[in-house]
Amino acid sequence: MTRKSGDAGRSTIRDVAARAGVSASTVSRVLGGVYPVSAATRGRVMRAVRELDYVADARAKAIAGAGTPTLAFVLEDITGPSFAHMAHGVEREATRLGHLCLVCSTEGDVRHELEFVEMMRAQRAAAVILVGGTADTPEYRERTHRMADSLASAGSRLVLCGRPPLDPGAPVTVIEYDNEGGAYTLVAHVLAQGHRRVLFLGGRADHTTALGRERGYLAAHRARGLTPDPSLLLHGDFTRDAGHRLMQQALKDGLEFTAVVAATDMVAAGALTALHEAGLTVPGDVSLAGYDDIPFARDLHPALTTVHVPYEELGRLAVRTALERTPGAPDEHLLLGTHVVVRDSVAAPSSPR
Amino acid sequence: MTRKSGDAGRSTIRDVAARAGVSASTVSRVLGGVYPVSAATRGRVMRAVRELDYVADARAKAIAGAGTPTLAFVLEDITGPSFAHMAHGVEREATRLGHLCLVCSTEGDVRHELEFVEMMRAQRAAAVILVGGTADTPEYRERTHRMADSLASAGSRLVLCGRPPLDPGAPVTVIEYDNEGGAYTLVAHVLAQGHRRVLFLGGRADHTTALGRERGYLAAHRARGLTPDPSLLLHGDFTRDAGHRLMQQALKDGLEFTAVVAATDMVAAGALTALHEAGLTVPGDVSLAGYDDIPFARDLHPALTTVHVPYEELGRLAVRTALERTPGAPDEHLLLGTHVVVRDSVAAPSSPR
DNA sequence: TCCGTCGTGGGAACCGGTTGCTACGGCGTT
DNA sequence: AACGCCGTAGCAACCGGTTCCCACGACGGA
Repeated sequence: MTRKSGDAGRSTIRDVAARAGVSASTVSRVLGGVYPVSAATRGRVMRAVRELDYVADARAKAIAGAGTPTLAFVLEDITGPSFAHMAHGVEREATRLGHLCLVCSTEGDVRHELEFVEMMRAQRAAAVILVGGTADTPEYRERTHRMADSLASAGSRLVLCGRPPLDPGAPVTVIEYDNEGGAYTLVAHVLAQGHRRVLFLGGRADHTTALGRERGYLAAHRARGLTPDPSLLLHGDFTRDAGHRLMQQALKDGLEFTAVVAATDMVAAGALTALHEAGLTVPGDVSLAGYDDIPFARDLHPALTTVHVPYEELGRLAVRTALERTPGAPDEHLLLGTHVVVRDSVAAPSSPR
Repeated sequence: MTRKSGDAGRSTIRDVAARAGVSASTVSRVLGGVYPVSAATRGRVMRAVRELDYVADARAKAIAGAGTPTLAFVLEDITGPSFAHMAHGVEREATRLGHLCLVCSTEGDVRHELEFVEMMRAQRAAAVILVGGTADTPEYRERTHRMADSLASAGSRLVLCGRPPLDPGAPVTVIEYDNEGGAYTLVAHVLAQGHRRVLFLGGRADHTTALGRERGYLAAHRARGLTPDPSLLLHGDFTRDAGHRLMQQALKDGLEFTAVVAATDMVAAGALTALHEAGLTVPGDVSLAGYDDIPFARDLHPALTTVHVPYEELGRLAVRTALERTPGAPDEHLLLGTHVVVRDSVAAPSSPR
């Protein structure tokens, strides 16, 4: 309980050994746990450890064999609520499994992503989890396949979380959630209310998450024998500002619609504000739906009808499947389901605008 | 560009050396950069590196001298928007300075906090950043002081970010933002509108962040010669659910008030919904204000008047001051300012309820 | 009493790098 | 032609641990 002071710099195992009058190996064994050491020796060693406030260097441990394994988490921006929830799931599960958790933000830059993966390989991370959609180009597949091989040959593992799968053969674990299915059900719900002109506030045109949701939007229309007006598909990014701006623009352009489906709750939030600013009521004048079911969705006014995505579960699953995987096992590809949660922002259209 | 395959396991520097027909030291020098090596040798080594897809083990590097420094970030829950923004700032600045960034969630458990700090000491992290308020007990100061000493003697540094400072003498860097001042200004603004019974939806009773804001609330009243009704001070935690529950309870209990100040935007969001559910309009029937200025505050309806806290800046500053600190320098204690951002949720009281 | 065994602790090699010191070969100079 | 210097590469020690293998002392059984 007494606070020791004046230990100049970190002390090594040999310092402890010297102070306890034993050899370094003995200290290692006392600290290691299972090797038989007499009570007297153990006592002396423990006292020296306490007096020196000694902690074994984790890096040295790691190099010599038994080290704290790490695991890395690469995402675009921890600030997005859905990313944050995934990160939370990852972190919880990782520490539960005794892993440390490195986090890297790419800020959407592919070069950063590459750099980070290389770093993680150097760190001998047990797994690298890449999070969030991207543009699904051949270049992406090639590059990511290389990462996967590179990581695999180093005994690590690449996990794609909410990101498009690679060509078969790549040593990757893929965990996706059903963007298309969720959007399909959501839009079907909106159409079932009688809406026929549904504005879609999407993400960047090549972004797989956005694309998946857009496909669901389209499919739901087709299932009803409807062909949506292409001019009702707008593209921005996944921020609330984008939603706000897009909505303002749509209103200014005099687009006709009775409902709005946003690719993201964040986008929906911005759109909602723009709607309010224009003096429109929701769902009286126009219905609105989001996607993600972030906690805030309930507190928008009206409470937002949206699609629930089990983000935290997703994160947990990502680390679990990656870490508990037996080396020879076939590559896994999980697809998590979503469900729409109906709240107050979608209603039958009143009168066409 | 060709993808090599079948490298069984990670390769060592000696493997590379063997393949290039040189010694390990030469490989190290080629990779290290500055030591003079002939072009021919360098070429052979680089080719071997490429063929083996070799990356030096960062842990071994670290132990031998030049390693990638890490920095740790300990918070309660990455899911909270303000935490997430701090985390973002920390991460950005850390990678800008060439550091890796470990993140640990304590889930509010002090034992976890201690464990994590110990781990970080083992990792020889360059700095450990503790984020977010806690109960400011003597036990807290004692415990944290010990951490600080422990870290300092290991050449690392403890940073307290939005957390109460320690007794002078503890080797700590403290970065706070002005909870009391912000709340003071905010509540003064509310009072200036004519409100006299202002409900305060606070955090846990001993939580320093909550307490600071509560002090500001109180001080603003005193400055006007008012003494607030103690029954108007409610306590929960910083979640939207707490805000929702507290507000419902207050309404059910028939508490009289014309304005509500929430300790957090999240809490305000929950409270707003409860208000709406009770058929009350904001700010017509009751005014509402929050704290934090999370992006969503703008999209509540009405847009939330709140206090802006430069969270990201806070995170960046934390790592910068910790990392760029010269060892002998005096301990720093920064206090960042806040400012209230006036939106639509606060107005003059119409009629007393 | 002698010997085998068990319980304990130490020595040294090793993990995968870095780096100080040294050795060697080729070149220019006197 | 011999000397010396410089550029380059290798050896070996070291970073801070772990762990294999062996030695030593005490104890118990024959």
